[in-house]
Amino acid sequence: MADRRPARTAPDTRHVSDDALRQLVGFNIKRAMNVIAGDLRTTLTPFELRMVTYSALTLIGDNPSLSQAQLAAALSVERPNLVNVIEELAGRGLISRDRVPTDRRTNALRLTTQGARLLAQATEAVRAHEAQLLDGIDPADIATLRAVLGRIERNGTERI
Amino acid sequence: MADRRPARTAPDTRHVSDDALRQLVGFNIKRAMNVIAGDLRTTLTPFELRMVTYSALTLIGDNPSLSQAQLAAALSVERPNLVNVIEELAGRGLISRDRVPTDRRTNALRLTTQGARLLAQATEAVRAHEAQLLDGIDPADIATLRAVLGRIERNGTERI
DNA sequence: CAAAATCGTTATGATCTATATCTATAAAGC
DNA sequence: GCTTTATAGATATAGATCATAACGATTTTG
Repeated sequence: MADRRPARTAPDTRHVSDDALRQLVGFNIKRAMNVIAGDLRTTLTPFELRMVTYSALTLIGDNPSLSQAQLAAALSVERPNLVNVIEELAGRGLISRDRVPTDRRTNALRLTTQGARLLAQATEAVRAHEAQLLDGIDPADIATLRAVLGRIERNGTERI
Repeated sequence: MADRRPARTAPDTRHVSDDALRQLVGFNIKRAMNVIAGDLRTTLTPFELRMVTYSALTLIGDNPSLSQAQLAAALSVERPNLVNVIEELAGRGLISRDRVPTDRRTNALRLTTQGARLLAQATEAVRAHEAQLLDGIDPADIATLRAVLGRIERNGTERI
């Protein structure tokens, strides 16, 4: 009945319970998000893209000629923080940034041919990695996941 | 058939499609997480707690006498970054931090009476806010959400 | 034409995150 | 035992993220 210590100078491997935190749905979402973000980071590294730059490319591709203000809003990023992102993408020749004649305050963002190609390659890799993360999960459950997440998002944003 | 511009100097309200990003489950999780994190932030503000400090208190309450290294691992935080958190909580008298006689390298973290009381109050508020975010969602779907998130987490961590 | 608002931008600070390194302690290997 | 190796907590530091104020240029409002 002696206390059987782990011995060794090895790391403290005693089990730590996170049951209380796990009761909160938000905590589970955060943990899953950490995993996904980490995986996404490694997936995008070969393309020299980050989550923001990839998301920006995707939104620009889906909404040609949108402005930085629109993109910032869609990305949930403050406009000043988007400037460097745009600068980086434009500097790499992945997007074009043209002053709009009808409103010379705004920039019209568009994918270049090179940007569209890189986006397509990155998207393929991202989808493949996400498929691995979702491996073994019933598609119906994923549909439920989407629905529930959407509802949480609406509950939190509309109710302000 | 004229182009009906928003006119005004008002913000660009043209609809921006994020359909492509929405196809990725990870993007939906991130958006829901943003909402939850924002709500949690306002919920914890009255208690002068952040997500880390709240999580730390919860884990310490659930695992009395755990070490900082254990806590850091459970929180997915680097040990150096936990030091200030512990310092803050100890400075406010919410936790005690005692050198362990059997291993004088490690600290045993425990909630003080005051810390336990604050944690209980904060937890009540957090649960109430989370219930609002989950309002109108079928409990069975929430169970599915938990299961799917857990699977994603395991798929991402075990497969390394 | 004057006033107000928006766009992109710059500057700046606060916060978060990761890494290298130090000490003191403890265990492992010979 | 004594040396080597490893861990715990802490310090310092750099990088990345994120939020806010303010400016010039431009456009719309009144």
